[in-house]
Amino acid sequence: MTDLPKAYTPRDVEGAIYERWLAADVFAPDGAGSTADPALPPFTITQPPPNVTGSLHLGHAQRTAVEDLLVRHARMRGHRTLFLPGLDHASIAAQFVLDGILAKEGESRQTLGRERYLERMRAFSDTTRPVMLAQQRRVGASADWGRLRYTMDEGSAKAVRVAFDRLYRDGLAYRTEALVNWCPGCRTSVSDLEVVPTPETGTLWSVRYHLIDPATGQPLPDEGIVVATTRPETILGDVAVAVHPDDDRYRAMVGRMARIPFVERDVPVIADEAVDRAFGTGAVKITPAHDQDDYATGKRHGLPMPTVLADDATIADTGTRYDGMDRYEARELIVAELASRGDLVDQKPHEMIIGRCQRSNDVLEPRLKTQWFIRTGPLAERALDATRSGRTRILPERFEKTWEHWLTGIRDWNVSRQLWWGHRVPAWYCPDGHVTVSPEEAGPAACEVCGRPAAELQQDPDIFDTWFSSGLWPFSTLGWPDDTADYRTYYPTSVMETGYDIIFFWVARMMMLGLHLTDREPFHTVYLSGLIRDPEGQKMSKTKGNVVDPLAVIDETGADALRFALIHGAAAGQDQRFGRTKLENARNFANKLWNATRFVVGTRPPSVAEGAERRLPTEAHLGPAERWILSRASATVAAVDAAMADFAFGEVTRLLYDAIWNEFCDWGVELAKVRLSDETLPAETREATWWALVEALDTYLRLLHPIMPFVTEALWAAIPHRATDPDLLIVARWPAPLGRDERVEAEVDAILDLVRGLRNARAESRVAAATWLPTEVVVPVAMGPTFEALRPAVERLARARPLDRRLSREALGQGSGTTDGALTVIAGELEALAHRVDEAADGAGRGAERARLERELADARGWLASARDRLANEAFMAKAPANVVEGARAREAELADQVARLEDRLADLGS
RNA sequence: GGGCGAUUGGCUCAGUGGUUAGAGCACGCGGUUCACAUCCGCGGGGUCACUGGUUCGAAUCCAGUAUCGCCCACCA
Repeated sequence: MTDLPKAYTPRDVEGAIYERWLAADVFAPDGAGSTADPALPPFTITQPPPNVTGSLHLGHAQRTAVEDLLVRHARMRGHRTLFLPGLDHASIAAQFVLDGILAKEGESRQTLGRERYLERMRAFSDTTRPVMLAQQRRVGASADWGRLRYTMDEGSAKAVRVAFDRLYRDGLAYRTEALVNWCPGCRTSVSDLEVVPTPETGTLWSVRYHLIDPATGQPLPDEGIVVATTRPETILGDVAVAVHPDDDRYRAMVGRMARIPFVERDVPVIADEAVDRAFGTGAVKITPAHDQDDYATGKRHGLPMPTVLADDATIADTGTRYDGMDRYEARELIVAELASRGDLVDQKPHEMIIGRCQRSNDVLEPRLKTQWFIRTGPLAERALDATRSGRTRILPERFEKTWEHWLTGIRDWNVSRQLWWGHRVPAWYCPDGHVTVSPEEAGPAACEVCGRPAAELQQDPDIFDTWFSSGLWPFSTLGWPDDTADYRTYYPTSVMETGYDIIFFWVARMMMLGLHLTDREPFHTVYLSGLIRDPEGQKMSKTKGNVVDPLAVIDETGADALRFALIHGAAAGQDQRFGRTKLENARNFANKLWNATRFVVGTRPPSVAEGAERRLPTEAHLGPAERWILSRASATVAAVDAAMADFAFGEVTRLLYDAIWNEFCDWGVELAKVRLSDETLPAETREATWWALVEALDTYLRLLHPIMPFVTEALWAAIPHRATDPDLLIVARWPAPLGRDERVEAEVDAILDLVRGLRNARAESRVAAATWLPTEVVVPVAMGPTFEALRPAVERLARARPLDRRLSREALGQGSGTTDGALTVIAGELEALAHRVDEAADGAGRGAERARLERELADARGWLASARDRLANEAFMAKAPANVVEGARAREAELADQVARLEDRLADLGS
């Protein structure tokens, strides 16, 4: 036992506790301080490694809080638990951040060059890494820091090479020229998931292409075909005009040639079913290298595919004066030129969806590029099978629909990026264009097609999409591809926790890659958290300026309060608004727990030695209050277990908040005070009361530990332990229910209801808080012993003294000679009469009491009427289950009794 | 265009068929009782978005409507 300071100051508590955990080596599943039962299966969590470059925000804190909650819960249940911490190199996101920093220095990727740029990146991430890890520690992550991994470390690098090699050998990775999403700002291709469809108002221009006179080969001034386009600059890449084969307007033109302006190219008018006759003019210009639909059309018709945009989205290789111009500048000039030629037939505003880059917000251009792709079809099949068969379950379940839909319609994954920060694609090309993929760090010894030596081979300059290495995370971090002890023990992982916003980016990729490469589902349960929003419901973002720094919150209210507040509002897949009132509520709760523990520690009976071993109170010395406290703690254990099994973490916090504050503190401690301070009681009795408090408190601290680890650890150190307990709560055992005592719960609850009723009557009648009212109470014989045991508590809690017990209602009022102005309280089977002594029991007091009782009577009559209606309903009596009918009957009887008693009392009061 | 979610007291949210729908915050009244004013006691406040249906019984199940939000989607 240690002393507790009077005031709860999270800062002092938390730092010291984390150091103790580290020193005791309890985080690692195989650490010296572990108390795990090796016979139980291990528990492994898969957590999303945060991006190295960012600082942590509340979303990360939420991730960590939920993961750590799961881990601590499993650890206390005796499982070896692995919470493997990590960081992600975040390729494109990191480059975006670094480019911003470089720009301020007047530098850029281009001015530095690849090597120096990467050096800068490493130096930069070296500064952010320790900051981010420290942030996770402040939140309280009980992660195994000795197993810290990074997606750019050698283990990850090897996993990436081997994984890609395997996919290539298995025909699931291929290199081809295809239309990709090109970001001119980032100068790289991005995957379909990184395209943000953005509604915008553009312009739909209608442009006339002149048809060619077959006789002369020259364009006809008066004969043309009008096409509609939103991107006139792509005219320079047009290779055909398409119309619907059944479109009578154009039937005659199919097969003729049209002249593309500026490039002065003659292209065919072709017929294709894909054309929508109703849109625009019904004639479509075909630019296969810069449009998805046109690319498909071009393929079908075997058309050439000239590219007209450079990497920076300037016009290139068209042989026109527009070469070198920015795409939008060229657009403007082209429109103007068409207008001056008289070939701009129409222009009107047009609502459309434009693809922008998730990272830089640039308008993306479809471009024909040679890229590496992952063939996702077969991988997706297995991922779908995993969830359909139930081998992996997704929580909340509704996300399985989303999962199904995305994986069913999935397109191949463009995994190569024209960036520098990341894992280099392990493919080498020989001068003849042969491809050799190798899992070896040094690359292949020779071209596997023609045998040219390594010296003549060139490695692909591209790197992988950052999600390719993240997709290997659950197993690459455990040693895969090597058959390590960790991999054998902790893979597949138990629970994968992340925000639902990266279900496709990350979860689906881990599942697809994991199944193919390890032949196992990488996790049994996918728990998708909701997102944290600001108090107005807005998504938190740096540009909106509403980002909350978790460290600032922790400094102010403590990590425990932050964790409790975040978990309090947590339901799978449900976003939550987060603001200071939730934090304050959580901080107050921690403070309440602190003070309740201080009370318990401070009221140790003198007959109990300091440092005595914790023991259950002797049965014979337990009063109803003590039995009630222990029974309620037991009920809470069962309820928390049920909620944990459902992953209903918000429910767990609510259960514990209610149990600790509204039951244990408000009633348990208050009832105990009476016995603890009663010098007339035997020492054994007072000890029993104290031990009951200690036992319940011990249970609550254990139950709350996964949510508020610091304060519970600190408080637990101050209460007595059993000899079998470890030194630290973090490795102590999760509580088992002690057993309920339903009868005691019911009887004590009834007496507490009476206390509430007396308080209520006093408050409504404006009895001064300090006033003691002589009170008579009628208690059924069966409850006699319980009442007698609690009599001193009722006196004190209801300020009812002297408190005289009567055997029947008829006997009420005999002691005082008058019942005028007395307060009547009917609480279930109990009834009390509290005599006003603070004021003259005159007509005014009587009138007020009469009005109060009439209100109660009116309410009771209303409820009685509805209860009787139900019982009079034949259909209800015939069809409702017996227990429900029984309950309704009991209810009716109770209400009828209550009404009768109120009527009697009102009659007594006279008019 | 498809799919999903939300809609419960002033605010933020629990509550998925069974008595009289709960909590925190806010609000009102009263409190220097020796754990806690980051507190204690008491109270006011909701036709559970709307319409219809199923049922003995609906905040809860079904259908539709409305509003807000999210995801997916290659129409120039």
